[in-house]
Amino acid sequence: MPEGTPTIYDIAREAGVSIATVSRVVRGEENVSKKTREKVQAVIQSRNFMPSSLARGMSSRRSYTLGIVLPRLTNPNYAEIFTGASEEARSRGYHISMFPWQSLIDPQGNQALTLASWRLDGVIICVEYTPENQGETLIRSLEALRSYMPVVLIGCVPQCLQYPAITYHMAEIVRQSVSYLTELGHEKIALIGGMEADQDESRRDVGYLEGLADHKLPFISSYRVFCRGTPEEGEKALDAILDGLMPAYWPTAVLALNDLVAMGLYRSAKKHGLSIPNDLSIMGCDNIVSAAYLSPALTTIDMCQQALGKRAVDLLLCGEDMRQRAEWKLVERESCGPVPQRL
Amino acid sequence: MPEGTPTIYDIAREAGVSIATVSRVVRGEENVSKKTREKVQAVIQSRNFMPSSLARGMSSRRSYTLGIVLPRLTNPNYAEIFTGASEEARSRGYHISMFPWQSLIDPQGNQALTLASWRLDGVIICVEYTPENQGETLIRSLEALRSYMPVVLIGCVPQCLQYPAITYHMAEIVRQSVSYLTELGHEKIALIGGMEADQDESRRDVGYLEGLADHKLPFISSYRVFCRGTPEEGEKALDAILDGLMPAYWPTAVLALNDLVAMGLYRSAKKHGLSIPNDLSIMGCDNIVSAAYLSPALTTIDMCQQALGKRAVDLLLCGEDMRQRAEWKLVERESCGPVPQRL
DNA sequence: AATTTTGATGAAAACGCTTACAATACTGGT
DNA sequence: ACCAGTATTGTAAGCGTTTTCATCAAAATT
Repeated sequence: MPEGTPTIYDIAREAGVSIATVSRVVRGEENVSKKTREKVQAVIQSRNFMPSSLARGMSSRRSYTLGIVLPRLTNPNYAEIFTGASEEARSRGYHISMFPWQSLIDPQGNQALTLASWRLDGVIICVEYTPENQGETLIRSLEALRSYMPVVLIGCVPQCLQYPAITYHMAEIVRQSVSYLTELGHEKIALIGGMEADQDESRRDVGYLEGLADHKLPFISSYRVFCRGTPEEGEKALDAILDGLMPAYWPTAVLALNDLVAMGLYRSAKKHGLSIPNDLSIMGCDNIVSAAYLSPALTTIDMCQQALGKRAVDLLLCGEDMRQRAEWKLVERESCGPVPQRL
Repeated sequence: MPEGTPTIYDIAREAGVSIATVSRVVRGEENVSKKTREKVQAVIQSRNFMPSSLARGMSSRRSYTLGIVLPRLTNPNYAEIFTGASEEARSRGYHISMFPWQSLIDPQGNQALTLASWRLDGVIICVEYTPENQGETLIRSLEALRSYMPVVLIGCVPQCLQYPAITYHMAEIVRQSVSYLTELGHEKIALIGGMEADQDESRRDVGYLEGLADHKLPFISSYRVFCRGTPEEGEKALDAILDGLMPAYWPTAVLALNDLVAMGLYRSAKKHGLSIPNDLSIMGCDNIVSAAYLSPALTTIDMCQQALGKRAVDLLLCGEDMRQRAEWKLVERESCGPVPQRL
């Protein structure tokens, strides 16, 4: 079927001009006479001609296309980043296309630079540390990729890499979250964190410890656990904390890795007969759409993902080698309340 | 920066062979002596050589890349489709990349076939009818696109187009949903539907009417409304129904367009003092991850989106011109219950 | 009217691969 | 040692654009 695709030659012949002229018309160059332009445009319309980006990219070495790679789409908040990036790109005349994580690193842990082969004008990579993709492989892939196109990183940026990036200041976020909870009277605060790179500022556990210290609260190791960012894992994680402790020692507030995990916590809490926020306060992170519709509505950190996507495109296109911080704000809803008065 | 990107010539020179040989090694052809192969591979490794997909695509007219275009990513269920498609593609040696809806139709309603310019090996298009993209423009875009690459449609397929497709049998789904609710004793069932193409089988309202008829229930026009697929719109839609009717005439069950809308219904119900499912039963559609974590957990239709994504790739690659039906199943949770006994 | 300037067009060489097809280097059988 | 047959390698012609440079006609200047 893709046989009849017309080329610039077909158009040129049919319009009785040279291919150079067709090329000029297609790219909207000025120096073509009105008459010729109209003639050519007519033929283009009638043949539904669409110049090949491949050929264009080859000869001009620009594709006006960016790439974005996201770890998983099962977390709706990556979708937000994509949406933001996509809008910004479009408004600047660029096209953006999303590549799965495997185009960077395949499931066997090899670098699989499908991405590099496309010779894009740049790529945004949203890095999430998981046990599988830490360290070596990731770093090698990124370095190799970078020799092919400009790269902007979002999220957790490995210490040793000096890339333009927009980073999450997770330590600070968690620290302030702890503050927020202590103001509500909580002293037994648990943290369900993730794997968070080697960079202090992107580590929740670092901020957690700081937060506790700020308020002279002891660090209780069974209050800090790590898990993956899914509801199931969240549920298990809280189960583990609660089942391992006498009720008297149960935390009164939990900081979750993200909203998905928070949803899992809701279920675990229910199972253990805890009402939110009366017996247990829960705080999420990301502010995904559903967060507002849980009951009780989830108090969480809005990570402004759309804005983040936009800024990433911006950074990529301006070409400066900067590291910026992502914005965020706490959104208070109903899942955090005053510490329960146990009698 | 993207200056130093090595070409096949660089590799050839450095390895002391011809470019044809390098090409053979890169593509893993058999007929290269072991010695040569190793020599070339070493150079490829050391230079981090990644052949240009552009050049490759041009000369071979295959890219081993598929496209997928989804209307919006704000509905997590599209993410599921992508995930499924992505996995299936990979297992068949293809790469898949996602394009935003604007690469098909731009916001001004013009066809913007960025997609066509990439000369992909095929593309999956997930069609959602909205007031903006109905009819003409969409159809013209699809037709034009199809002359460039094979197309498989998912979702609501315009009547007049004979494309290979996997369609939702919405009419049947809604009809059976009505049955399910009548078995619980409901007689006042509302439908919050969407814009659903011109095809009977993809129209919820058609199935709704059939369902009512099956059970000899009257059609009450204020019970049927249309809305867009967001929580906000859902909330408004139910508000409108409830506010427009005396409580005695309020529906006892509502069928929602999708789970996002259902979440909006929860909020509206709460606002009107209705408890779910005691006063009002709610049924969603899609079975997004969050659905299971609402309280009460949402009874919904699992649209098996991952499987759908896989099947779409399958259909695209097998090249047959078939129309299939998407699978689905009702998942019972807590949001639907027996009809309230009003005294 | 002759000359210069300007504007519109065309010819041809890249761009980095694949892929016939041709050429060469081996192999084993005599 | 010779030849056919086979395995390996190289040559060169595309693929569909952009872009530089040259050409040519028309308009502007003298």
